[in-house]
Amino acid sequence: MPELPEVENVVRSLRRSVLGVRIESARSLSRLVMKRADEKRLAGRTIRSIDRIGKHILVRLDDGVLEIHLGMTGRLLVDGERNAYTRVIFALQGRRLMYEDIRQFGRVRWTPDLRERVSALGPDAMSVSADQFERALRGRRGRIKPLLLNQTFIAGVGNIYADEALFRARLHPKTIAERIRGERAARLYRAISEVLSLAIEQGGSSISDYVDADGRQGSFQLLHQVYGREGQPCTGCGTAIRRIVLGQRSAHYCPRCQKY
DNA sequence: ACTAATGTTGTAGG
DNA sequence: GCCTACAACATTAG
Repeated sequence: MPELPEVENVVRSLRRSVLGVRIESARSLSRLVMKRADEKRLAGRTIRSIDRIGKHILVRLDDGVLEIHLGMTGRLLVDGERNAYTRVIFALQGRRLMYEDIRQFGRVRWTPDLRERVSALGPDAMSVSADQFERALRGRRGRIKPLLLNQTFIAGVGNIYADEALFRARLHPKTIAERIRGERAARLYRAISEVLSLAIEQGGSSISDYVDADGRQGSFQLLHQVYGREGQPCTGCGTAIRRIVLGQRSAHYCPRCQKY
């Protein structure tokens, strides 16, 4: 569920209610999701700020950082109810924060600082400059779609927004990355920025699991032009949207508007 | 029974 | 180093 726009909405909704609040205790119900040893590191810490890099949520504490990645089905819920999928429970002053995750691909951990895996990420997709983006495409001989999913290339774009951005830029997902230069690169850059901004404004895409920390769904799924629309008419030309597999992920595109 | 799902990582081979 | 394919992680839904 969680790509950059969804994670951004979780961060914004979290900020409204837990900034400056102390974590009285943290309890892991799944050692897959959070090591039991981190319970002790988190207890008694105060939440100083909440940020996002790519799809990672960074909760800065008075000692260290609480890093959360939602994986495929992770949710952070302020005052949520405990259920079969609750994996971590944070007792806060006067409220609680629940991390739930059906598939348990998400991770919750304490780190002493922001290095580690966050430093291995490429520039955040909402902060990268047009120049930086164009330069990053140079020398990349692979196809653009899998490259957009590579978090060391740019951080935050996932399967939905990669497909939606390529449609807006009128680029076929198999286009060789280094051949995207000049006007086409500028178009792709703008398409990524615009689709992410719009999706953030719409509260993200709620397809099966996603809700923000207040339990609210997004509405950007109603504006998807290709993702999940195989066989349905292209909003631009009416041609049936096609779905292919690229880099072991599905890719949706309009065969008429996005020429190879 | 089989397949696909908003993600990431490790391994192997070219 | 870059690129691709495949498997794995765990669970649900169609």
